[in-house]
Amino acid sequence: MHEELRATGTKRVLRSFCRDSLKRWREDRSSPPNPFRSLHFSSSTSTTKFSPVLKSLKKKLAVGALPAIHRTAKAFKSYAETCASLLRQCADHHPLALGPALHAHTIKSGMSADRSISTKLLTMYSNWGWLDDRDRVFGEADGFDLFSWNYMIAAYARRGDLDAARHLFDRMPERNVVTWTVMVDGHMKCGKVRESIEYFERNPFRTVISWTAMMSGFVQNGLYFEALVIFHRMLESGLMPNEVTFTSVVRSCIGAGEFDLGRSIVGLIIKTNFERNLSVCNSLITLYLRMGDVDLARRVFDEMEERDVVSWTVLLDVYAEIGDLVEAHRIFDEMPERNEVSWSTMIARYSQNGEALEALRMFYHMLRDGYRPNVSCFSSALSASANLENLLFGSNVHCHAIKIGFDSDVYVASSLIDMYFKCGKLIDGRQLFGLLPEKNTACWNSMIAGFCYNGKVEEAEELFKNMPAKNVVSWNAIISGYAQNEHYNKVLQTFDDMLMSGQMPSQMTFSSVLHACANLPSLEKGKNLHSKIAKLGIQDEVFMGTALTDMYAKSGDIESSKKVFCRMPEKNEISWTAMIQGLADNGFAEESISLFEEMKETAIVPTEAIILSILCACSHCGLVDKGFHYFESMKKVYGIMPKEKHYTCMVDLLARAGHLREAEELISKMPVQPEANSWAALLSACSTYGDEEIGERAAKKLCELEKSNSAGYVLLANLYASCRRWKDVAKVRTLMKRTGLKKGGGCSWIQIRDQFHTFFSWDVKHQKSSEIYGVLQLLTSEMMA
DNA sequence: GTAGGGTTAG
Repeated sequence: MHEELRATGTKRVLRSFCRDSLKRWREDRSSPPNPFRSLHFSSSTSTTKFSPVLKSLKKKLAVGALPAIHRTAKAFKSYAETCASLLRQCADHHPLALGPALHAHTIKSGMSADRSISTKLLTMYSNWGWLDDRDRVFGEADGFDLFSWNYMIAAYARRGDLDAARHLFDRMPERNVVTWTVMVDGHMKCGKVRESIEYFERNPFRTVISWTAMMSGFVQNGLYFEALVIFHRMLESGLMPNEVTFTSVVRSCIGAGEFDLGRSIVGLIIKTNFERNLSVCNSLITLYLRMGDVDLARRVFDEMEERDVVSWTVLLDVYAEIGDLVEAHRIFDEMPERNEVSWSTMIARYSQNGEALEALRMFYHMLRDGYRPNVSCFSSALSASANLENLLFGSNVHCHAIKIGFDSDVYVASSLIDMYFKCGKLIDGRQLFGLLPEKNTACWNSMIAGFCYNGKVEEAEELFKNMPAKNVVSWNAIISGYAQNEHYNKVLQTFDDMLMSGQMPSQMTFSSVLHACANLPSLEKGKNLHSKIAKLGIQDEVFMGTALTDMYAKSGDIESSKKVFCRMPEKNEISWTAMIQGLADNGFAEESISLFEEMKETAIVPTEAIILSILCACSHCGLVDKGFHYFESMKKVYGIMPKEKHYTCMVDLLARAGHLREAEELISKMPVQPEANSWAALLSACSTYGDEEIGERAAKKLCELEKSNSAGYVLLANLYASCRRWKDVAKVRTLMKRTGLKKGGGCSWIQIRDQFHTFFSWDVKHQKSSEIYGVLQLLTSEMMA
């Protein structure tokens, strides 16, 4: 029959049509329908490209052509068989007028109840996404076979309509292993793990596929150990794993962090001769990538007999993971075929590694090449725009998200909120949040973080109180928000609330709380946290070790700081910055400089922040030549352009050493806008050295730059005082009073239990003030005696 | 000659 069909024009047209477009249709079917597609990719869209073919087909296959087909078909042995075969052809391709015409024809000729016809109609409408028609066919015909029942259940389960699937499951006359497996898989994909386990245990027939479905279901729900238990039970039941089982179990080992078990699985894979299988090799490359073994990953890739887009994508990620984006990009350029995951990997990795512009460039290249960005691409591109604080890029990406219909996706939405807040567009962010049809915790978290970022702590607090469900990220958002906005007491208070609520803190939480401790006179709290972190066994992790180093250094306990720093088995540039800066701030400038020299021996490249610390250290020690040496090497050796802060440090260095004229010259010559602090440093040194002329000029500049800051007036008054020009001192003081400026008083404090007691000079506000002064008097008189 | 399980990013 197929030979004869091939002779007809119908088949020939269908085939030529199919050859060019089948690949594209398949790609289209795998992604959700996109009403804006033709608008968006007008140059490369399949609809436009193939529309002439489609038109000619429509002409040939229109309802009017039916009598011709009728005549051809009549020649065949079974008329119904021919119709079924034609319907199957239609099912494999894009919606054609022929399909519904044939459907109508089978109804008229009473063939629609024929099982082979109704089954084909079912698959055809289902493939086309004409779900109402499919359901009508299923509802109207009876006597469907087990295949069709399973087909329908799978279709409902795939769409997440578990009620409909369960309804059919309960009604169907018989079930087989496929029926049960569909139910297991469907429930797992919707996160209904408990129900899924029930179906699995009730299933009287189990094959490798049922076990594998169960395993991958657990994996999809992050239950890696449960997946491994299933694998164990399967081996015990005497069944042999196949290549799909192996990819799933390797994934479970990665998720559970069971790399030793992973190695044994590799042994089993080799014994059962699956080591040449494409997907198995792909998952092995991932295993070695997560184990950090680049060489082994590369070897598996090199020895593969065939490679697909997944193999190449994993390989490029092997290099991206270790930060070698140049090699990753080289592989990306070299790979024979790319898909949206390959693009999304590159975009995400560029964005994560701080190369925001490159991430956005890739995003636009992806669009240019006609690929359809997925949710992950949008998140990364938006996060890149947010990091650049570039509203133009951000809103452009937003437009693309709207065109594709992703703007209401909760993940894209939370990235959008984040982007608008980072660009300072609070109203847009809030409006976007308000209009979301559904919000998840991530969206709420983005709002909280956004308000904190813009210093609107009260708004963030309000949202945090009212959100329907909190996770560890929500707690971290509000806690780090308080820390960023210097509400350090609130940090400690909220951290206690978090523990009380039963929420387990993460490294991020500890980092914020340690930061608060570093800025509060509360070494006790910090030590307390240190012991908590040690108990959790995470004290030597880079992130924690760095936060602890910083906390101890800022609290003045430089010995503990050094101890933590030296213990860390792995240090990154931030760890080194914390220690170098800690030493410099605590007056150990020489030690700070020698640690910097030590760091240069490692693979760590000096950053802006580290060099700033070193310049400060030099300035505090009066090491003018050394300071200039480092300042010069910034540009020449490390290719870093000095920023305002570096220049201020250099001004301070010169001024403190008494080179006031050179310092003033440096300010006037710097290629960046000098900060107020540069003038303040100069003015301060002028009062030390009693240089009225330069001092007055500096004071004028300082007051111009910072009208509402009293520092300029105070420093000028100090300068006049050092020159005994008391009249001028009084003049400045009066001027300050007239402009309403007040000098912030210096204060000291002590902590008794959980309370801080703050004292200003001649302070009588403390409730036990009279007792305190009494004791003070007693002590002084005793000392005098 | 049709239905069920998988690998890559975040």
